[in-house]
Amino acid sequence: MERTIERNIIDAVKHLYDSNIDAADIQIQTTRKEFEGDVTAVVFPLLKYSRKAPEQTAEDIGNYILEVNPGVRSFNVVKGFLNLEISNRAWLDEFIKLRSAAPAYSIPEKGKGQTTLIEYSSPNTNKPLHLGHIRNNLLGYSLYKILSACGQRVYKTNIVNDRGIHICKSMLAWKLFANGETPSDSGLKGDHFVGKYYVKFENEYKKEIRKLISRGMTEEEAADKSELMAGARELLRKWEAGDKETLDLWKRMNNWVYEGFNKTYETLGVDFDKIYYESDTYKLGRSIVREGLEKGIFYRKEDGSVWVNLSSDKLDEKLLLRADGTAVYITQDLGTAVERYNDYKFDRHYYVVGNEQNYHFQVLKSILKKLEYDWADGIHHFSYGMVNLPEGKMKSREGKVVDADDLIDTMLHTAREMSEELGKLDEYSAGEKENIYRKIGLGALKYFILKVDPRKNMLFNPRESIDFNGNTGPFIQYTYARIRSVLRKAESYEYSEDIKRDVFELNKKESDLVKLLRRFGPVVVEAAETLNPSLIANYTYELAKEFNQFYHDYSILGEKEIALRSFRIGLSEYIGQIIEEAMGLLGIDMPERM
RNA sequence: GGUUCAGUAGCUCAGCUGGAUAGAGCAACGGCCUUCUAAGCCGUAGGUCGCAGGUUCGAAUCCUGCCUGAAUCACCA
Repeated sequence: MERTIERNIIDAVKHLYDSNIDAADIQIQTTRKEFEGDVTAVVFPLLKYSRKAPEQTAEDIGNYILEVNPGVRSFNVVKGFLNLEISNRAWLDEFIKLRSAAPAYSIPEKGKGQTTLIEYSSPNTNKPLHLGHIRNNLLGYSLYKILSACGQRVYKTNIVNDRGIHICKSMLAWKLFANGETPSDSGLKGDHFVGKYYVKFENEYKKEIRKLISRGMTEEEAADKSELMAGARELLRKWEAGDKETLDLWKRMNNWVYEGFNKTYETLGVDFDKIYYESDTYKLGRSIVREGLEKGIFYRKEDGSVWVNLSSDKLDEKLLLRADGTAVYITQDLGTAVERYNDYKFDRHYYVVGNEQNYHFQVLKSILKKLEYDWADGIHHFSYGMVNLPEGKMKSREGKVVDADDLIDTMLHTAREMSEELGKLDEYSAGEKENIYRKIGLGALKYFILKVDPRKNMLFNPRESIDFNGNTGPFIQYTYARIRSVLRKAESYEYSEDIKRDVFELNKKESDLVKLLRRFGPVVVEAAETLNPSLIANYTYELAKEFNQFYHDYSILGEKEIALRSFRIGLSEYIGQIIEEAMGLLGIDMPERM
């Protein structure tokens, strides 16, 4: 539609003012609700061609378009805005064109067929997943869905931080206090079980420190003299030396954790094609450091440590290898990046990691580019903001966290309670009902998280998160269920599949819906280009709300013949399809009824 | 202090490649179940778009400065 009007304007300027128009001067947008018309052309930029007043220019161009374009029924001018009213026929053609396209969204040219790697989740194995991980997981998974929809070959990876002092703390606490207890003895999920001992360590450690301080030591001295900390460090040393007993315990406890994580991942509906473990990768990267040294890109300091100077990229000097030759975080990441390139030959590699690590990823990319890996340009840090609580920041050490499993349980419970109270599902089997509660509870959680711009820090208010009214996942699901209900009803009527033969006056709301539908493709494209699922969420809400209003208008009027009108059935069907696909891009399932 | 990001209704958030009278939801108040699903719909009230300049026909949107907040600038990962 815009295309033809664009051409009309080019022609009009040529014809009326004898000028060739600059493409950037054509501005077309959908008309704001409070004005008459469907499509608006802004004529201010055209004044330099017409050399007339805005109103006169708009009038001239409007008359020209009316003459040449049969799809335009009428126009009006408000200041420099030319509002064009599109004919029913044209809207109908537009809709038929949309509906015949499959899938319902158009695919960005950019990136079709390329190989894309996404790293997300990245948990530590000493405690259960929390709200921050939920945001990470949902964003990562949605990214996967979106990029896949764009035709890219996407692989999901996870890197598990399964080694280091924090795991040793859990291990030590378990050895000292557990008496051989296992998760199944305790009835706890494996990750919570191991987390319990991590907390135990921290508490005992704090107690020990307090005791030492009360004996007159400073805090530093106390930390130095702590037997618990020494024990944890000793375990780490043994682990690195390959001590069998330590390794066995480490494996055993990690497996408990993985069991727990897998359950959470499964409920959330996320998964991975390949999982990397830091215990395998932590030694990687040294050969790269050697390579950099030989090329003279890195340098050695007197104490033997290796550094790189990134001041040309406005970054600092960065340590790559400690004086004792051990690797640091960035060294590992250099190694895994190279390994992953060798594994996948990716065109793009997204790291879904919180914005607290922005600096780290700048450094990573900068170093890889200095080493002249041409694929380094494909590396991209998908940086997202933190999740804060009304009381402030989440702090796992102070127990101020929202546990992922608890949160999911709360959502599922609330969904059940609400649904039972409404009693609309009474005739369904327990299994069917559970399935629906699950979809609603998880839909609420996922939508709540994904509707906010990933880049922004967000506030998580537990009370609001379980609200199922308004701009929420359940509202969209409700709309979808309603559409399905309409279609079920429509099946019992005979109606023509050929909506072209449907003669009618297009209702304002109907053309509004068609207008909205046309935006879905571009929204997906934009979401893919800006890596922003929240665009899809907010757009789908808008569409669902519009549909509810439309639907309601008919109810109020008592017009029950919707099922007899093939256009309305087609419209409902198509909107249902769009909602399902859009929500699918967020990893949210739609219930047939609720 | 350097860098990056953010500041829009009481609260949570949209809107940001410059366009018309800045939008939703929640919370508040008032209506609507004899309607194909009321998890809904309609209405009322609520704004100096952090502040100050600049750019221009036009600025929440772009530029500059300032204020406020967050993250980061580790031989932690």
